[in-house]
Amino acid sequence: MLRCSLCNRGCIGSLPLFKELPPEDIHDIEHLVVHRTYDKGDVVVREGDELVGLYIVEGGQAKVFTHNLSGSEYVLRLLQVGDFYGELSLVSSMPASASVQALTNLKLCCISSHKLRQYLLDHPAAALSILDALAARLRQAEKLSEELGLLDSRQRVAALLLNLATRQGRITDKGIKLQLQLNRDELASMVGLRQETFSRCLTDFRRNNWIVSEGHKVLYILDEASLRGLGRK
Amino acid sequence: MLRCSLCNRGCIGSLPLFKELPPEDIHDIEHLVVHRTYDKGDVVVREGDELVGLYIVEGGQAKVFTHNLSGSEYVLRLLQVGDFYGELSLVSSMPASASVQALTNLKLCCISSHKLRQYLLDHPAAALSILDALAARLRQAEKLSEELGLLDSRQRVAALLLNLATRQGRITDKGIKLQLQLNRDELASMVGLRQETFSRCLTDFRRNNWIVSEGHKVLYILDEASLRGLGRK
DNA sequence: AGCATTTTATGACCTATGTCATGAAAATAT
DNA sequence: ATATTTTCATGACATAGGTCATAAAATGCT
Repeated sequence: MLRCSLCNRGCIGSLPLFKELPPEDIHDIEHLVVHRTYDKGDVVVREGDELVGLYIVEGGQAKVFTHNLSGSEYVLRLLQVGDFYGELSLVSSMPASASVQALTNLKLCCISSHKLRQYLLDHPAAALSILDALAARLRQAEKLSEELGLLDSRQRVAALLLNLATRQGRITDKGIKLQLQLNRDELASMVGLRQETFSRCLTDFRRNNWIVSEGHKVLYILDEASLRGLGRK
Repeated sequence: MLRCSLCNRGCIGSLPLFKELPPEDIHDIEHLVVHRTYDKGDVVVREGDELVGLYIVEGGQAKVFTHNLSGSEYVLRLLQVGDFYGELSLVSSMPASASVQALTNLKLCCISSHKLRQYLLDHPAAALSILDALAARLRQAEKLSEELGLLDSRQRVAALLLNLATRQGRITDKGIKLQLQLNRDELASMVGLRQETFSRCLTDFRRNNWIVSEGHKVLYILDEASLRGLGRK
């Protein structure tokens, strides 16, 4: 966990959260942030910690998760470049409701709630950017609840794969390539299923030639349309 | 659906969303809003409609819901005094992802996205208020997904009752009184269950003397601790 | 008040998904 | 490369919750 030595300029401007801002605003905010790097596996935030600011991912991936009472892990979401985590309730700081762990080497940029609050008061356009990003996340969270309430296991697995595909899929000649950073257990927890059920769904998709695996961590989507079709019947 | 004739001043200042604002800001925003009243059952927003602004509840209750493919209703959330809908329209006008229907006589205050956006640029403190409110909703939405993923039916029903209790319960000598505005089907959909399962859970709670019903629409929570305890084992 | 309609409760049954156990495959360490 | 560990897949089985049918209770209407 070090001060970021690489990033002495320009990184903030590349984040979706701030990319609409005029250059002078970006310059201002760069003075407020602290850059940190983490190694794969490092715990960034532990559930219950007092959260003092906002973390924005500049590079790498992380998972946000909690533990249920019987100890098993529940992955709430993945953080990728441009995603953020932390205390947006700029009013009172609250204990973190989930932990964050680096899935790869990770570069974060951190802003204390206090400084961010002041900054947003002075730069209303930035506040609107964040508002937009929050609204988008909210919609996504509500969509997930809807899915968990309405869809069966195959539909949920399909929805998750498609979601991962849009967020991190790379189009190759073999199909849409997903480089998975989570194991089956963690992926299953994201859609409220058990590893075994998740695994059976993947097997089913494989038999249909909708997907194909390459080892445990790489998966190609061959037939996006069929996966998408599952959600609609 | 009429212009609000009652409300010629002061209503905005009473909304949580704006209550932190200095009086002159409140005065400014009151010029931007249009007040509307609806009767019980009126549809305020239909899924797919172009959303043109933000709706804030000044009085009454409404439900936000979608339909799944087999036509059954899924209630995403309840709107009560101070709650709002349409935050996504702040970005760009988008088709509504859910419908909104009045559960009681309803009073809304509506602000067009365009005007609100301009207003927020001029009044950054208001933008921060909205940011806080959105952050709170996001936490709630994530908590719901977690619950749907981890809890069994009794735990989910208990969680829903407790949630309703904090939002709209009135403490009486008989217990915490819940005046339900939704039927079992709609309540069940909120936690991803079927009416029958929901009903069986209530029966179970009744047998344990944790709750008691008075007709279909009134319910008293007698033993909050036991309901709360369900979620933790 | 009385009748019709809607909502809720409950039994019987069924199925999807969870649970447990095990072997195979892949990943990781030596 | 080989050994060790972890992850994944799959069968057998159990069960929570869904489905369907029906009756009772509330609610609403005239």
